[in-house]
Amino acid sequence: MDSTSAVPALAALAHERRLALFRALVVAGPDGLSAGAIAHALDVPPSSLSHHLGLLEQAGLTTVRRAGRSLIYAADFAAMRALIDFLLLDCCRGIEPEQIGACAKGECA
Amino acid sequence: MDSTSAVPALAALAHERRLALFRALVVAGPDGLSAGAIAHALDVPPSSLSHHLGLLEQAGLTTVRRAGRSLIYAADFAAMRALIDFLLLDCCRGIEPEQIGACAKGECA
DNA sequence: CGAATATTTCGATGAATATCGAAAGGAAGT
DNA sequence: ACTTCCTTTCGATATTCATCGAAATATTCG
Repeated sequence: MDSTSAVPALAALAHERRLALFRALVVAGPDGLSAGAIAHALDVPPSSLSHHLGLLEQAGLTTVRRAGRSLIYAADFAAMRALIDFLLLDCCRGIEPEQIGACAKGECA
Repeated sequence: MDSTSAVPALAALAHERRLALFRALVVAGPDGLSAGAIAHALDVPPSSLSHHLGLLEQAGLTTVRRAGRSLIYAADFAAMRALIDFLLLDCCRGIEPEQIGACAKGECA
């Protein structure tokens, strides 16, 4: 993952409602939840919810599949992991502050 | 960290310029960089830069200290780690998709 | 096909954010 | 005190985002 794809993903999560929404999908697991179930659980108007789900999907954090008349949204765990890895490796190097100082001086990888 | 503090932090990073800015601070390490140095390095107008630095600081991702007439900004590594931990523990549980499904069914912690 | 259900798209409005020049606020040096 | 330097705050504009009702689309069932 690079910053071009990390920025939309971060933006998608940088919203109270969407973060709650994504958490609900994580809790639901790979089976996911229908849009209606989410709307009911979080008490969000359908059109608003659709907007948020669209953003999450566009950010690559969720997948959608159709089941009958329902659309099932599920968290994309690999994508989430990739985002976290990006933050760890590209932003914080997965190391402690002291070591980062050393890296900045070219004393480590 | 809870969602109340995670959202502003995510929002602060969810911007191409600010992400680059934060990365520069990470590379610089605990010593940080002066606002002027950053403005020069990233070629951002002072007033714009100040705006972005303010957001990062308000999100708790950076610290500021004064050194002479310069203001030195530094990445707050503990805060960044807290954010990543929040994403891991509160969003993805630090586990794999299959296990998350089990958690959703109450079969794990 | 027609009715019912589930969700999205459209459209309009208000709020928040990004941008950056110009002016103002502090700190250091003379 | 005056000037210089560094940075922020102000102010104005343009863009993007959030919200949600109403209408449109897709699917199933009778």
